[in-house]
Amino acid sequence: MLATAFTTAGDLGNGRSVLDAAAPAARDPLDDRLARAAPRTIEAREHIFCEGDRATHVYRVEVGHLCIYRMMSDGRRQVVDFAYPGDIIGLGALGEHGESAQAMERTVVRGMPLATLRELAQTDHRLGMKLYEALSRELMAARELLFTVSQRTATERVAAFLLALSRRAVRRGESATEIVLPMTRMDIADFLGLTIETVSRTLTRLRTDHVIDLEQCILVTICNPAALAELAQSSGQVGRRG
Amino acid sequence: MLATAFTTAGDLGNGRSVLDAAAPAARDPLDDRLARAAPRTIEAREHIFCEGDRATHVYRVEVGHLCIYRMMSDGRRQVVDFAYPGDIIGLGALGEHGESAQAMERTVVRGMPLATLRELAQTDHRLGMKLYEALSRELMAARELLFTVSQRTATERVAAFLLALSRRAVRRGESATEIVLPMTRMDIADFLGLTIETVSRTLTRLRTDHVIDLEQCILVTICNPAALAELAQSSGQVGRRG
DNA sequence: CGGGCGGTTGATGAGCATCAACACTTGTGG
DNA sequence: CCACAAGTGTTGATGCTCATCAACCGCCCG
Repeated sequence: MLATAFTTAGDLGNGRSVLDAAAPAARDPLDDRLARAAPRTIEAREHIFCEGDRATHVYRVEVGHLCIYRMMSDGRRQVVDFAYPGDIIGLGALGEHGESAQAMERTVVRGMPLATLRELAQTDHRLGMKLYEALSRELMAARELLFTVSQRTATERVAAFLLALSRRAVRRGESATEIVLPMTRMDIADFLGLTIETVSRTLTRLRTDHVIDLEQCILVTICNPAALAELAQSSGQVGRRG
Repeated sequence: MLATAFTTAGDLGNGRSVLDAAAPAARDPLDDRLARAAPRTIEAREHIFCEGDRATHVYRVEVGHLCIYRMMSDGRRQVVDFAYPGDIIGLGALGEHGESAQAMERTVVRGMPLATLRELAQTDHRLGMKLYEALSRELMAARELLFTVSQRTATERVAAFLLALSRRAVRRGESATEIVLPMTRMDIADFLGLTIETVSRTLTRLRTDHVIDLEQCILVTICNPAALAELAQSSGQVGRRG
């Protein structure tokens, strides 16, 4: 098993963070239902649901990007995932949502009531299994992120993040080296457990080292994928734990 | 929703990390089956399963304690959970296990084949739902731990850890203030994303501040629960993020 | 034009990892 | 039964990483 690591970007290593659009095209009752559901548009910075809200629907992202996060009473924030088109969010909520889902830009989703989902799952065992597997993947992704945040240095985290985004882009049929960041530095920082300054500095250093190229703060070009992968793994440090 | 935090010890805040023994006593087909399964004894430091092993069973802990963890190629380790008697481990594995389960002392478990579990889940919808909920709680717990490791200081982490252990003890009908640590400093460190020295020093400071008492490195007495809870929350630091 | 937001860069220092030495416990073999 | 070795925990000295505080730039939008 590879140790790479993120839910958002290719879910670091293995499992996907959420049911992914790139899944096999077998007729899926969930997809069928969602395709018939009315689309709902969310403006930038608006929330689909918030931590503590009663969970009523699951949603599939059609257009745009979402940021899934938790807040602490004193304002500290932990981003747990970024949702891309095709991703399904709101799974795993028991009664109420454990995190908030905010649109990073104008975003379109389709929703399905939980009651309908439960009904479908009871008549179709394969769907029940799919939901279970989706949740398992989210759990794997969460632990992968835990690992990254807990054990890796700032450089390792940022490198792993970019690689994860790259992998995710490939799965979506996009370029592996030209990556558009839909999220702000603040979002990245709160995802990786760093500050915006550290994220910014780390990206700058990667640029001066010719590992990546940066344009308009939003477009990252991976110039040296091998070096980036190397940095993501151990960044040269050894330490007693190695 | 409270922000407290751990899977192991009371799963910081809300969900339990695994199906918990203290669950309502309604006739449970899973419990029934497991009760009839043959017990298996695991010696200290032995593994029930390892990262990458093909997943064949789920297990319920009968006696003893387990440490659930992941390793990185360079030796860095992340403990994701501690399993206590009554806890069920091995859920959520897709094909192969994503983490290793090691006995911290002589431990007894009962296992059930995944095939049997799947069968039961298909005939009994309530069991399928239970498994789904158990996984949801594990996901919540994983994110809670992520939050703790990512955003909190060393003191906050250790304090939250002790509180979680205390909560877990209460659920098990044991003392809330006299806590026996079944794990080593190394396990705690790898759980909280710290070093053993930092864990040791933090515990020592808590003792000199008369928040806890320490005997034989293994028995923690919480002298001042309120102070401990205070420390777990924000430890007085403000910072720009507050 | 001016204010606000997001991003970058610099200076400084705190928190924690690292390295090192020592105390204590446990188990093993003479 | 004791000595010794290995494992676990504690404490101290030092330095690095990254957070913090601060200033500045560019952009968007009213």
